[in-house]
Amino acid sequence: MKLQLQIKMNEGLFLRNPENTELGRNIIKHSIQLIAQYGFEVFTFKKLADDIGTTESGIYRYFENKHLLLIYIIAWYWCWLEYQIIFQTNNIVDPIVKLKKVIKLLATTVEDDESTSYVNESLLHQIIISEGSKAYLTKQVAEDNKHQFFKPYKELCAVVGNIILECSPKYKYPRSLATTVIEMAHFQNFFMNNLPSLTDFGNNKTESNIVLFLNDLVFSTIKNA
Amino acid sequence: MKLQLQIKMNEGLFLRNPENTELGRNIIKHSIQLIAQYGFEVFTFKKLADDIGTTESGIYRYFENKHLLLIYIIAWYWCWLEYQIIFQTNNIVDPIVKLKKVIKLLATTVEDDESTSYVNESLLHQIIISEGSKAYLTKQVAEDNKHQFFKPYKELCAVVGNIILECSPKYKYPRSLATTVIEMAHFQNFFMNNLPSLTDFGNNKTESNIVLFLNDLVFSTIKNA
DNA sequence: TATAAAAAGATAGTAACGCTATCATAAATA
DNA sequence: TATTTATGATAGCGTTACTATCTTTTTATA
Repeated sequence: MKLQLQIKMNEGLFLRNPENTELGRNIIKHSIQLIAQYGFEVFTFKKLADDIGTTESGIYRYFENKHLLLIYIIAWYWCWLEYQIIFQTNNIVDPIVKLKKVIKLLATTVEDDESTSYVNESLLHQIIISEGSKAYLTKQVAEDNKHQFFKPYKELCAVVGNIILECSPKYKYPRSLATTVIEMAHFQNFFMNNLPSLTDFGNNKTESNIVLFLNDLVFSTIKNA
Repeated sequence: MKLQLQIKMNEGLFLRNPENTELGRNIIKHSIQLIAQYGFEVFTFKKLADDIGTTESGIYRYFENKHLLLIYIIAWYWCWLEYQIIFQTNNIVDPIVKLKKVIKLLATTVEDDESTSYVNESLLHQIIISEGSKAYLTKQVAEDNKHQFFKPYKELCAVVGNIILECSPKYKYPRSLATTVIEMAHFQNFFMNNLPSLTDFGNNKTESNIVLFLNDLVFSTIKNA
């Protein structure tokens, strides 16, 4: 038996559900490859169409524009990651052990998940690091937020925030600390690999150092509450 | 007597120094206004030219493209902020008091500085919050870094990191903590105003709450070292 | 199996964007 | 006064971000 993981996405993100057709799944698969390769600014629907072997109009039948496509794949990742976190921390009683596990999941490169055939989670993780914040750092953030496009991200933050509260019920900033950990898990990774003097991991560029830094940050902070 | 603050910018950022001419200063002034108004993606050299009352070719004589213009104004801000920090923490002996002052400067909206006639620091601060990370979150980051375009940001981080070390010489991650504070000073502000459920400041949207959060974060962490 | 409905392919077109080039004119300087 | 230097004006070109239309193929269903 082989389980297929299905993630229910916000319908406002697409015109036609890409999960239901071969072309749709190709759009997701190839856009992840191309955005990881070129970066979001250089990525275009024309390039995507050529890469798939279809035409621009084919893409436009699924996604209104590349910004919504970016939000789609990023939202997908947050959903998938939340599921990973729930799954992998299930049955862990000690909230501190749980929180450590979460930090590790946030800050460590994922391998490709076999149960999602057309999504390469490893590439997606790279996209989250370099392009993740571009999903919301726009003037349309209020509009996009009304459509609930950021719900998966918010839910993930809520999950992390709640584990923080379990560890330290009196701590006053569980949500802000959650977003800090999530964002820094990615920013420190980007800095380490691209602007290493902004970090303390220049000599030994390993993700485990980021995990150590975040663990120290989080547990010092909540211990103090 | 009136002092004029002059900031020496990296010459690789421009083709012709915008500080030296009326048109150049107008480019800086109006680009700050337009980027703050439209957001960087929607901002174009055509709109900038129309706003100033010149032509596109006029702009291109100063800046190769809008990305370099963005890096220019952001780098300018980091230089200006570093100066503010050095100036305002001068003669403070206690490094803890110094660090608190720095956090406040990082997380608090600045008023327009009269000694820089064509730069509106308050608008620029808004741009840093929404567009700041777009300067380096690109595929050309290595190339741009070779040209030292991020030196002002790195220097600011170094200054903050050194004050952290003064407070706690044994703390292992002064640079990563510095970037965390700087980035979070802006991200928590963006979240508070646009996606408030990601923060703990939803009810009372004031910057002073962000300062409290960051103070707690930093001092808990370094106390623990 | 015939038939209509849905999806995909093919092609065209348009306004805006990103950028380069050229030539004329005005202002500053030698 | 001659000559750089900066600006203005206009044109042009390939690409991007779409929209529209029409045909062909695939799929569902009567």
